[in-house]
Amino acid sequence: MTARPFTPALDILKQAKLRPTRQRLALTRILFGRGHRHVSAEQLHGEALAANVRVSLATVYNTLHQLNRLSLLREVVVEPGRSYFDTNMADHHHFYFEDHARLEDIPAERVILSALPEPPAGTRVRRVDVVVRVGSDKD
Amino acid sequence: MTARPFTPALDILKQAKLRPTRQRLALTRILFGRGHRHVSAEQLHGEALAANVRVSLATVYNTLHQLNRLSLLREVVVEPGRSYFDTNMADHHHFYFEDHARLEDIPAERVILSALPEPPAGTRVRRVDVVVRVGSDKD
DNA sequence: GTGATTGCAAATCTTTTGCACTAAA
DNA sequence: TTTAGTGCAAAAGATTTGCAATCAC
Repeated sequence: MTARPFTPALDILKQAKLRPTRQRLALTRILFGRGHRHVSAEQLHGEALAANVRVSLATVYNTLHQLNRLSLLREVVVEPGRSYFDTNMADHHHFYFEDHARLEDIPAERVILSALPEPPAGTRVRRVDVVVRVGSDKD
Repeated sequence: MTARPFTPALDILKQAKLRPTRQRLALTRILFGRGHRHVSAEQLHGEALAANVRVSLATVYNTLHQLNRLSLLREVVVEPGRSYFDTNMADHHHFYFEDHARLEDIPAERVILSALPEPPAGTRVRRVDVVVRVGSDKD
């Protein structure tokens, strides 16, 4: 039993055809090593440094954008001036805690969109984002 | 007939208890004078200057945030690094044209959310945003 | 008058870029 | 080797801030 629950970072990068450099390996491990995450670039950079991995912020951005482009990650925009990157690529939505600037997944099946408009002529739907913005009870 | 279709800027500001300064009057007129708008701060500033209204960008931001706080406006975040302000406060949603960085309203009745999760304990739902991201057909 | 509002310029914050250096294949 | 990847520091954008000057009441 006890099969390895996550794809090793090396395999992820190989499949993505990205060179498994020391930095990318470390970042990939942090991102995909332990369940799903919502991180900002700054956060990820901080975690890497905390784990004694020397990486520049520029490389963190490069890596995040590469993973995003390859659909291993998705960028979630809920706040002006800061992006979050979500490692959960399954169809799902988000709670956004405005008071704490924190995201939390809502499984796809808990949101039922029983009607959506046709996309305007010449366009197709790339994604439908549902963000449930929540805040403290008392105000 | 031909009743005035929009609330005059002066009345809007009075109701909001904001001093009707020259700048605020002009911005309010641009924002609410002719149907609903989706504008960035930079855009609004440009339109004001084009209309020969001397306003600083700082004042544009001040005013937008004041109107947002007073619920005369709502900030829509769909893209990292730029905010849009939507003068339509009716319940509705948005198309976002990724290729043109443009927003378009979707009337509330065209999106049916027939299931939504309970907000986590201690929180209440402030808003539910649905963004349908569309792009060109051909790619 | 006097307190709110404004403008300006500087500061801040996130993200991007240019380019010389380093490392994977 | 050869070319992708990295780090650094500078640049770019959007937004915010501090404070003296100005305006509405």
